[in-house]
Amino acid sequence: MASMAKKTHRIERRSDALSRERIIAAAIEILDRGGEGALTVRALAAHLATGSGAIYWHVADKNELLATATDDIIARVVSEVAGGARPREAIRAVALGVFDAIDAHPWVGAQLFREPWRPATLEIVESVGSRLKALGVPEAALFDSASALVHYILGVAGQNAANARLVAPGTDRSVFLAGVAGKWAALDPAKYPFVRQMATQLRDHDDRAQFLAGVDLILAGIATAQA
Amino acid sequence: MASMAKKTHRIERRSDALSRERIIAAAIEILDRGGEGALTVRALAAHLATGSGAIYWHVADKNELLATATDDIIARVVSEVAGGARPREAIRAVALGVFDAIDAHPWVGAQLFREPWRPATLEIVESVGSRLKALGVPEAALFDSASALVHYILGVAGQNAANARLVAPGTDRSVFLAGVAGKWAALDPAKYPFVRQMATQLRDHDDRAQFLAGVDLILAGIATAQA
DNA sequence: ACCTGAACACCGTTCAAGT
DNA sequence: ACCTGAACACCGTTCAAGT
Repeated sequence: MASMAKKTHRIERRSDALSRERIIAAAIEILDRGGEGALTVRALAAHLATGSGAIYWHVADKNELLATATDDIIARVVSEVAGGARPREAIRAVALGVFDAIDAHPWVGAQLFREPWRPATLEIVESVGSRLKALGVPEAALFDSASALVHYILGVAGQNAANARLVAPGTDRSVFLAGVAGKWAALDPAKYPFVRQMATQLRDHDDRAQFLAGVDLILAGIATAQA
Repeated sequence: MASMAKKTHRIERRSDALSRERIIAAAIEILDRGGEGALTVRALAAHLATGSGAIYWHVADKNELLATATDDIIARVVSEVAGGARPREAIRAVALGVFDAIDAHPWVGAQLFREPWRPATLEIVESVGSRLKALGVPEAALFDSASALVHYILGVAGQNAANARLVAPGTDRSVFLAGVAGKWAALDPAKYPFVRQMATQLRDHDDRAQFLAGVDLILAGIATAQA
């Protein structure tokens, strides 16, 4: 290359130069450490040792930042599900993957409800839907079946995200659930007999196992429509 | 009354005096008209012809305002379900009631994920759970069954709430869904074959009927666990 | 091309001062 | 007891000015 003669070293970027990727990685770090409220453009700029305006050279706005960060995390989850897995197991794996991702990155839970044409949503719908098809769900029932399963997964994700917002970042889910159980147990038995009755189970239950039980319940319902 | 003698008219409050109830009613009006973004303390104060500080005399903060407004709307929905209805029909009626409430007040959808000890959540869990019990779901399966059903209902509510945020307030859901269908149809067939295939159905489908189909699917799954 | 950081137009909330 | 509205401590975003 002719230009090499001019100077011995290439005009290289600072190794810590800003980039879309670095900004998103930093955003994820801040979100994981401090929760949704901790991600401000100023905090992000400080973390990257730059001015707040610099962020806007690489990403359109804060919304895009959150959406892209979510896409990154969900893409990782979905791609990690073994391609060779049997359809039913693959669906369970995707569902659990999303569940665990929200446990690790609670702020993702709220983001999953944003624009349904973004990769995060598409990946989940595609991976669940294609497996339902492989499972032999008839064409006519596919859309409703996939919709039910995905909305259930999103519902749990949203609830866990919201719950995480109510405690200090990093707090175990079971601590929060025990607190809710206490409040449920103290309710008026005349007004909320069922909720009160569930309080004990809420305290002791494994909510991850319960989540999977819900997936199985919906899969069972889908199967009855086939028979 | 002795004090009546002092003055002919009682020292009565201005008929438009502030009250918790009036503030919440005004908040609901603003939220319905302009969406979540329109509710600011300043806008609320202006609407009530008062200072912003006056709001804080009656409610603790904006969060309480949104939570109470949500409780009001959900309580209305649940109480409107006929007490004499057969359990299965009652569950469907509650689910549809929540669905329609979010259609009328999209901002409610996001609020349903907040504190699970608030009336809004309790009313839904209680009304669904007690009906599942009446339906003969065994004790051991009750908690998982109610959890699955409620999380599905909340998932759809959250999605519809988020969708509504993406269009001008008052826009019909079908207009938005047609837009999503267009974006889904344009996806890479190699990457998203299933989603693409669903695009046509997304454009033409009745999402309210689909929501109910999901409820039925889960009820069918719950029934299989009983047999 | 990329970065800086002051400035702008907002927020929710507080609180001294009024009635 | 209830209300006022300026003030405070924040936001996200823009943009002239720098390199």
